[in-house]
Amino acid sequence: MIGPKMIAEREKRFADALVTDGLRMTHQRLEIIREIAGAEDHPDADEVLRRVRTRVPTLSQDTVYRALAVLVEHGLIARITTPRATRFDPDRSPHQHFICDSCGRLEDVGVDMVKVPESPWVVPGVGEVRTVYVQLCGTCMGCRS
Amino acid sequence: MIGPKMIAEREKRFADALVTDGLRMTHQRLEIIREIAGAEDHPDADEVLRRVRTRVPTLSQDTVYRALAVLVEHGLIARITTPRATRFDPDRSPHQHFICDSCGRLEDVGVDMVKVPESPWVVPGVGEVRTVYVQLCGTCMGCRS
DNA sequence: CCATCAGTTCGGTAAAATTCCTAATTAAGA
DNA sequence: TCTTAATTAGGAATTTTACCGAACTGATGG
Repeated sequence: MIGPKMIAEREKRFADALVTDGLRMTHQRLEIIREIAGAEDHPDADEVLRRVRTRVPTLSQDTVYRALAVLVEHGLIARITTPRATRFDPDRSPHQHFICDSCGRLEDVGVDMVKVPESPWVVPGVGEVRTVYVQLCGTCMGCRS
Repeated sequence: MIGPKMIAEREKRFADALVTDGLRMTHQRLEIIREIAGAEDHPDADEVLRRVRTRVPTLSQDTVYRALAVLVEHGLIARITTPRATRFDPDRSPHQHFICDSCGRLEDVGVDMVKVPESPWVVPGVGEVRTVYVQLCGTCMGCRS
């Protein structure tokens, strides 16, 4: 759960970061930012499109895909690639995801389960790790019964 | 690095598991199993198709997709969903993946980096975790220079 | 060893997800 | 306000993955 104050702060932070990097803040981008910044359910691109279209009916698919890609490239949101869909997460604080193999349900879990070292660090001979994505896969409560 | 003896053991184990579950061991499936069991580079479905077609020229896309799905469903290989592609890993022993954000390169790393508890375990109110996928994302040595 | 038949394959088609293209529009700086 | 480069809409193309019907085949029982 995240408060409206935090969401507003996020929106501003996302928009500021893009403008600082010389990108234009269009009406469409701002609305997409507002949608993804406040989303608690890790929507996919199509879901973002559907939601923002209620406010911006002419919004095109491509604009949503590009806006989300820009946000990901600037490290403002995370792209979560699951076997079912590619979803987006506005929360970049340390947490992990539980994914149900049978229904695709995705839920946040705390960092208590899997211990991840502080980023960034270097794996000798491989590269520099900036972000660690942990997916806990199994069966959710609903599908168990 | 994995020896030819281990690979042969894997092929047999994969084939036996499917036959035990009542599936038929066709020529096509066996060749796909042989290909993925010995793959050290986490190929995607299309790559598996291309490789097996050198031996089985009439092999269809669909057959490869179905065979890989069957192997995943039986827990014999892992489906790795990355931002660039869906890849497959015949190694189900505890290890993790480094993925380069800039070139897509995927490499195995040991379990030293991120500590994962023994599966399965239950996350209260969420579900039962069977498998943990850890992706270490950053920049590989090649892209750093 | 043969007949049977459910499971499997092929080839084509379809669906879904993502990207590309071009003309028209618009945000931002001068 | 004017200028211009970035951005958008809409359609079309591409890519990945799944579906379908007809033909085929591995395994089982006789």
